[in-house]
Amino acid sequence: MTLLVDIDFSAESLLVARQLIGVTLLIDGVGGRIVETEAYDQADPASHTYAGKTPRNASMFGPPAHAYVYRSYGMHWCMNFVCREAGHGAGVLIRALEPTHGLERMRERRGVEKLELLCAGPGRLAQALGITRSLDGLPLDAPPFELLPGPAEPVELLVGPRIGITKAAHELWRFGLKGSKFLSRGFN
DNA sequence: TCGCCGATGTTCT
DNA sequence: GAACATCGGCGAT
Repeated sequence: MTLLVDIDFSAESLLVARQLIGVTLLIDGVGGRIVETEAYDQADPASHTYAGKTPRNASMFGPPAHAYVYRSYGMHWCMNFVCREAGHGAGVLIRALEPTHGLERMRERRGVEKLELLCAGPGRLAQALGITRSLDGLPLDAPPFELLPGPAEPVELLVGPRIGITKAAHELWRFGLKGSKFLSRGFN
């Protein structure tokens, strides 16, 4: 059992996105503390699931606490954690984390030395952790995944509009860890 | 430091 | 044929 986090993934994505900040995500022992997330839901025009189930987004309509991995702009991978009950098409995009485990492995994969650039952005994070379509649909409570709880005391959150979308661009569904140097971009 | 732009493949109209 | 939940390099400030 590697899902050691007290998070109810059957809750709505907005709630899960907030609770994931501060949680440690490892894949084959490589990763770090999640510092930035975004929430998506089927009722949300910016979501891949807005128009219904397709082969690409099928895992978003599957059971919660599973991974949804898709190709972005033809050359990057991005990962979501599926939320709510099966069939709801909701999830949380993992946008950035603070590297803590397997730093040299991440540097090899990224071809970058600077710690602040290893996992700052969904595409970079996926490259650093070796995330590809092979993880799409896999459960988060079994290897290669490992989720470890963050600090006991609540963390201070930043809130802002999601990045890189054109629809529902005003919704404040992006969350970050206040004071982190590892965000993909600043909050205003 | 900021902003523009091309790369590149899948999905959907 | 267009859009796209991105990134890195380039040139201008």
